[in-house]
Amino acid sequence: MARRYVSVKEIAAKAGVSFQTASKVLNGGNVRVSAETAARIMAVAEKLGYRPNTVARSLVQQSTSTIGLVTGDLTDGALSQFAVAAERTARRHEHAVLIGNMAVHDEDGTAVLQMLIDRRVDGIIAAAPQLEGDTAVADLLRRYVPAVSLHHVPGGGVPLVGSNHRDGARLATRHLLSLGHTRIGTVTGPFRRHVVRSRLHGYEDALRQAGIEPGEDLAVEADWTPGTAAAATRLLLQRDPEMTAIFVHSDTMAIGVLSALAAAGRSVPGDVAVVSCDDMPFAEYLTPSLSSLRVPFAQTGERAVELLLSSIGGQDPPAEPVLLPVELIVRGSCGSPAPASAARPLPAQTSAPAAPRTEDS
Amino acid sequence: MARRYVSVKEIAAKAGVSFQTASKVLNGGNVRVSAETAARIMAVAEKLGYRPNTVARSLVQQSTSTIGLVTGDLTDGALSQFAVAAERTARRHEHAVLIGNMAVHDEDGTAVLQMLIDRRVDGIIAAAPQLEGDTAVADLLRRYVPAVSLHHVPGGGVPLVGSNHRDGARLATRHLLSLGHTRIGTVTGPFRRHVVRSRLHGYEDALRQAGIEPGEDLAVEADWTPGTAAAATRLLLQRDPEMTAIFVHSDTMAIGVLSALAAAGRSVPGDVAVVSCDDMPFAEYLTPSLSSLRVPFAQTGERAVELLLSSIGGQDPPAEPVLLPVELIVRGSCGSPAPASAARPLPAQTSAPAAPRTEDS
DNA sequence: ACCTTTTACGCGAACGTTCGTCCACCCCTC
DNA sequence: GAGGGGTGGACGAACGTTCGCGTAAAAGGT
Repeated sequence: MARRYVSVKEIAAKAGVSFQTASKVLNGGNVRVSAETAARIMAVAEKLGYRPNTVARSLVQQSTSTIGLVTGDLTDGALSQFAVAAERTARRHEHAVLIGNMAVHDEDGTAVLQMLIDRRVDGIIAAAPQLEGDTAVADLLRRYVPAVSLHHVPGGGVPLVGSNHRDGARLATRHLLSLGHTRIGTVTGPFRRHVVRSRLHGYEDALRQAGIEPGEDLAVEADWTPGTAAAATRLLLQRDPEMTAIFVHSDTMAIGVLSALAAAGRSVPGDVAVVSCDDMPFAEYLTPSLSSLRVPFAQTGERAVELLLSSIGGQDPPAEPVLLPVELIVRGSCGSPAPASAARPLPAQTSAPAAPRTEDS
Repeated sequence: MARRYVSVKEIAAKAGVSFQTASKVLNGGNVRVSAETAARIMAVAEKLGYRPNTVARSLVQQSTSTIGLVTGDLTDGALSQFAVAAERTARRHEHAVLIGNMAVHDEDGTAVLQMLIDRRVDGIIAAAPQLEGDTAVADLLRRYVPAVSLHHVPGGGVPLVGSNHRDGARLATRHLLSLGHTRIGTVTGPFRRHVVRSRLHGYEDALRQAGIEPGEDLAVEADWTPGTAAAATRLLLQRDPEMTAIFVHSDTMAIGVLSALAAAGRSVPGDVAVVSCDDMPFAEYLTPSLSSLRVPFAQTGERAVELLLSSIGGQDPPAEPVLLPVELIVRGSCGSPAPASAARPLPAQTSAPAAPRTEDS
């Protein structure tokens, strides 16, 4: 191992030309060289296994062909789907991805971001919801290179990509209402998150449209883990023993919800119907199979990278957030009369007006 | 945005010194400068927000302080735990992580690896089990920079870090045997994977030690997804309706196993006991809560990076694979008489001799 | 007052590229 | 046989650093 890298100078020497000429031949630009010299250079390069040094290239071209990806906990299925798609898309466009993961909550967002900037990434994708309130991070995001964010950035100025969570929640809640439920609880993520508030609004929208005033005690906060979701469920059952449906904000939490319901002796969907969010791959195989809002994480990753790259290329990013539609996947857990895997796309024209931007992403 | 980066030359000019002097002051090396000039330079740098250009630095120092991480599908909870810990550890040691994810199976491993090498990473961590048979990848892994692998590398020469899966499987199977089960099926990952074969060997070890000849038809292959695991479970039930226990190779697959058992009207653990592998965070919250072998993914990531960094630093990597111990977490799904969360560490002295290296990792 | 040592910097070179300009030919052409 | 227009390739410069050595001026010694 540790064999020395071969530089263009070496191959130039062996081919008997100046290194600049070799460089021109090798990067395939418009060269003014005879076919034979070119062939000779190529042959030597081939034989020696020449690979251009991208760091030198980056230095002169003032571009690293690398994007930085700062994420929240990648252990989360949703974020990892996003990251995988983003990396894939970047690579398809000849860009590498430098990753900055913020696993723990007390980690310093600016430090992670600064590390990426110090490495002169061409652009940054922010996918760390925990940073959505951080103004120092927001400043960095605006200051150096083009950026795209998945979450709200205080002060704006950074293009957003996300899903229409308000519409999604409205859709899910409306589905439960259409099944005859009127006492619908919800187990949510942390209230301080935009996505959670968007979903709460959608949930309330649907209830009000059905003439039901949403009770504040029927929305209980959890922290995305099954454990807290189970606790939240117990609290809901205690507050309203007549509750017959739960809208939960993630499939992982739904595992906790199902577990708590089972422990309380409530059958699903017989006693309590459950609809969740995310539609992780395992949702279909839970017992009972879980109805869930499919959030297009992979598409979001793809779009985010494409947006970023075009922004790096000098194009103006969209001023409005790009919101991808979510889709309700109906399965066993909500006890729908149509228990088939009927996917119902969101109707384009919703009666409620489009929600303001800060509420949706 | 897109504010120009400030270089050391600019700050030198403003401070009235040569840029080399400024450089010496700023990188804190042993400088021979007066305290006042140093202070002046620092002040200017501070004011202008100077950040050294790491790509230029990399060029002269022949080191990027970056490691490459090539992974299999990061969407998998196990791999993402590993990756998160690896990135964290790398960052703690002032190294960035360039990621190459191989989401889809037909992706070209050498291309991903070559991309990292072209970017002159200082070392590479391979965590893509799907590449374990790829000799071209193995050659790349050996050739340029230090590497550490999670999976077996054909031809050797790359230090390995992993878990003792054979011991783990033996432990799990033995636990089921101790509960009185004699007809124990297993739902495995793809047979071609080393980890799967190691676990099969451990499973067979335990059965033979108990005087039971493992029946070939009681080991059914799946592909890590709940769907195929459910199918495998149905096949097991059909082959041996008297089967009373299942050892399944991942928690995600266990979801499918539980689902298939429920659909077949078998209660868990009443009719069929289930022990799984991985101990993902959700395992505890499945219904029933899942007994599982805890695999130390995070520790593995940490160790892998530490090993790689010391290897980059010039130290000889260990010739023998580093195998971390697994631990059986007993919960409800195996119907253990001690349903408490009693964790039983693997006894140090196993009657069977240490398994050969290629079987364990 | 001269030589030596120290202090405080400057300076050239190198890392491996890309890019634009410059120049030495060779082949025509009138 | 001098001017003209390609061809084919050399060459200098730049990107932003780090590193080692060179060297003025100031300080110290006899």
